[in-house]
Amino acid sequence: MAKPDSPRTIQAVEINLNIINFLHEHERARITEIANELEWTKGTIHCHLATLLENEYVVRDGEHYKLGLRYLELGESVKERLGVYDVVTDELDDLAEECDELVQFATEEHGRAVYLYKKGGERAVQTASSVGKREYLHCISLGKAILAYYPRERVEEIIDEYGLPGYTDQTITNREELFDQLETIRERGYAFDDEEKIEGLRCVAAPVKASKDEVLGAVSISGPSSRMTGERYREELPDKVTRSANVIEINTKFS
Amino acid sequence: MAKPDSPRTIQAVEINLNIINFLHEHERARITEIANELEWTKGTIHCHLATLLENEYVVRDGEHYKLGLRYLELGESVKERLGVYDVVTDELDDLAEECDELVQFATEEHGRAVYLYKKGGERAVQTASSVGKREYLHCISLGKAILAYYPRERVEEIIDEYGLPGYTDQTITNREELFDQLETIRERGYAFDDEEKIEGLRCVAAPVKASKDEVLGAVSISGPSSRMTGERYREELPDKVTRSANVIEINTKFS
DNA sequence: GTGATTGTTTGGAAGATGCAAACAATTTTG
DNA sequence: CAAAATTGTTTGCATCTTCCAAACAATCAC
Repeated sequence: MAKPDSPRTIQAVEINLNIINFLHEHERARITEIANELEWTKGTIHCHLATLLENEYVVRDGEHYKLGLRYLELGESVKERLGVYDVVTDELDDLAEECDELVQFATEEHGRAVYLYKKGGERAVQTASSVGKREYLHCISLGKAILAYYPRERVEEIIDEYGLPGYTDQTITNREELFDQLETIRERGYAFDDEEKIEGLRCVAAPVKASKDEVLGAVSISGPSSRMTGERYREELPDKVTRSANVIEINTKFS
Repeated sequence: MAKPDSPRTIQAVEINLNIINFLHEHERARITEIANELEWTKGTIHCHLATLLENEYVVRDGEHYKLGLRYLELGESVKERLGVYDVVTDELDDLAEECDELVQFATEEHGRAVYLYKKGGERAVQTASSVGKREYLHCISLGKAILAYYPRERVEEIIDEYGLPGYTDQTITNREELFDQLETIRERGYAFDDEEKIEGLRCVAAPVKASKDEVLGAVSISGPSSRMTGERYREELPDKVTRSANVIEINTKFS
């Protein structure tokens, strides 16, 4: 009757992950608050939190619950596993100072870009994005720089999953147009974002590669369109961002 | 018949947390490996991993599974919630350079010390401890500095839970002796560790307080007993560590 | 090519889990 | 200050999950 839903998914775990996510978004929360929002009974949430407490994944603070330091530990573990984190932060700090614009590093996971680090120069634009923020790949320079080095089938898969939602009238919403541009990016070595996600914001990004066609992530520079013009936008910054990407590549190989 | 185990705990969630913990310890693992180690069937582990994948808490890498970047996001969230992280790292970097010894910051959670940051000077001792590492409170300077400002009942609770395990013949294993020393620490403002956890290692620690009797954590300096002697051990370093703790206190209040 | 691994998918039985309701303990309200 | 409305906690219970065992396809070992 119902579609044979394999892979089967476990309800109790999903409830629990939702609680974790709720605590992530709210910093601290009480039982009824969570129960109301997630639409499970108080008793249920109570048991779930008791389990998390027992295993020390969560902390009580009077009547409130908060995420525990174990997540700090797990985060650190993921950071180490990435193997590029320290190299990236060092290099991006330099790049940010040199350009005096917002510079960022992101990698792909589950078909979207995940920001890992950002650093703003003094007059840099402020964006909401920070560590862990997720974004579609097709509409940002970081994403296009990464996609350019993925096999076509993988890119198709990702488009099939998320589509090509438009944000401004510059966003690429056409499949073939995207593939054309990815080809150009691959030849040229870096990607532009000309107000494709946010009006008035231009970016350049270059991929960080582990080998001929394995991409670790990408570095980008973002700034207001008013400052991102002419030779600076078309040559100077692409050059800088590419060089930074290369520095990261090299330092990653030797560590 | 069985003891009325409330708070009731949810098995499916515990299995899941064990999987997460396994991936934390092993970086990457395949299904059967996890199933054998945790003693559940392949099918069960499969379903659990499918749920984690679906919710993007875990990543597939061919036949292997790894923790996802979401844990980086959660870790960052916990860091921000702490509110002292950046202040601590800045100050400890300075302190490490000034002393040329290992300096650390830890806080208490679930009755144990959790290390949040460490920085080694050039000739500093190398210890296994790093971010997220847990340690009993009674046998390290950081722990005693924290306990000294806890109400007696809370300290009793913690001892009841973990006991006072001995590591060297200097470890405090007697309840009253511990309370005596905590009193001294409270009067003096800092705590020593004279080879109480590790032979040949001496430490000094000072608490970082949020208010009169709320402790945020503690800062410590550790070094080989050969270098930690006389006036340096008894005055110079206690002075430095106390000053650093104060700097953190003040900077925390104004941010 | 055969045997032994994988990971995946089933059906089904047992038992865990989520609900509803009552609990005590606060807090809010009139 | 009492009444009313919250809170978190605990219980018994019905039912729906969940975990197991077994069979499956797909690799891998040799």
